Amino acid sequence: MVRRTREEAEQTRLQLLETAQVLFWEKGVSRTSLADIAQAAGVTRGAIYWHFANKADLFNAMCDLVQPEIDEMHRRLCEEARAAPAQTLWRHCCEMLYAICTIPKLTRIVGILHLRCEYVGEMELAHLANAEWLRENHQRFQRLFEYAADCGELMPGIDPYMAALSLQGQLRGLVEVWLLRPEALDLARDAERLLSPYFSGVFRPGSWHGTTD
Amino acid sequence: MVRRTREEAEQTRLQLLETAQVLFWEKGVSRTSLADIAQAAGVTRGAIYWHFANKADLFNAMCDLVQPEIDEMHRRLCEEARAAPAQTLWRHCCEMLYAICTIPKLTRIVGILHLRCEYVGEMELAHLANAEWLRENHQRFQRLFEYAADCGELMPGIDPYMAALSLQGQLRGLVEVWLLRPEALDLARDAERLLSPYFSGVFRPGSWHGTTD
DNA sequence: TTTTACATACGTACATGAATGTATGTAAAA
DNA sequence: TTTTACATACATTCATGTACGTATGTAAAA
Repeated sequence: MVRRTREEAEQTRLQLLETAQVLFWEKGVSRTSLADIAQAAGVTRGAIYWHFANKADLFNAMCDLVQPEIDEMHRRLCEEARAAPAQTLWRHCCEMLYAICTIPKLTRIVGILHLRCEYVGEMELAHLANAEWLRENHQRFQRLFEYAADCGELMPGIDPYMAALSLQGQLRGLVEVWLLRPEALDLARDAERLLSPYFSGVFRPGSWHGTTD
Repeated sequence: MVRRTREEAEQTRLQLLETAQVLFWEKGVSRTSLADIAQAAGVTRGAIYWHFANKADLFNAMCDLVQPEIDEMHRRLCEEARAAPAQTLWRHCCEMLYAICTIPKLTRIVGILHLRCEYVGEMELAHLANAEWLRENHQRFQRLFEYAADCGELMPGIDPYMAALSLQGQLRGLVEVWLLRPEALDLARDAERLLSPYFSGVFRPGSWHGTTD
């Protein structure tokens, strides 16, 4: 069954990305063949090679699917941080963890990036993109910490550069622990309790948490 | 050149594990063929199939290489924790990060487990082993936190179970950020500064840090 | 002490299958 | 009529597993 119109072709493309996402997560990237994806999507490999140059290209396009959502979250973060940086960052991190474990598309792609692909060879591009994304994210966090320091919300002796790296580590690590042992923690419900040690170590009491303490 | 004696055969086995370690890190697990490993080790695939059942078996044997060192560190941790749990845990975490980024064998294997393998299919066994190791590690951490609470070293409102998960996340995450962006941080030198936010959020001032504050 | 009977520790060769890329065919859309 | 959006078919390249060969070690029998 050949899709004819441009809209139908776009449908096919999205269907391929969707299918690849599921199969990559279930079987791993290198163990999922283009034939697997084509069959599961109800087309042949010809369709894949029409829309994408090769497997790596398909993989990268799949990763780009979540870029808009992530960017939107960061845009909101930077915008709202003016008022109360610590509290905004706190809410942002909680929402981030919540989103990752409740939006299936996000869960799968984050899961693939953490546990289902090897950052090497033809995936080098994805690796560089990931590192670059980490770098930008770190810069945003660092600026937020600097701004929080100006507001007097930061604990004494905290270095914004290092604190931003720690926060990245805390977030990535929690996601990974959850992916490896989902039975051990409910990331959606426990996000606050899992993040609070770090936050109470970095921000002054009362500056980041909603409740009075 | 055929190794004849038992000692020479053991040499071959170790050489294969060593070579696999390097190639898995450089090229990724699934993109490294047994022929690659054999050639780099100066033998043929016949030698590999003599010593190991298949690639997954070789992979697991390679992971087991670092098990003794890790176990020894944990044994020391539990032993020394009697005196001062918070301070012992602090030193242990710092040493852990230091070891991971300074002992090449450890760096490679941890790097492989984080960025160079897909936990799926025939690697399922490695995945389960990893999850099980995480579980045991979490139990040890949790008990340490409970003991610290008895000693009055824990901050009020900290739940040992959740705090142990957070710490696992913090450690794993820092290692991963370092692996992804080694140029951004010197894990060996900055371990203390990267871990201190978490520790000062969990333990009472003065209970974990060597210096008086 | 020599010989015998195996076991070790690989090397070699082949059979098989899986995955990729590409060239070509084709029907409908524009 | 040309281009689009695929399907089909083919060539080729690995990677794996296994069967088999073979030289050496080794322990016991003779």
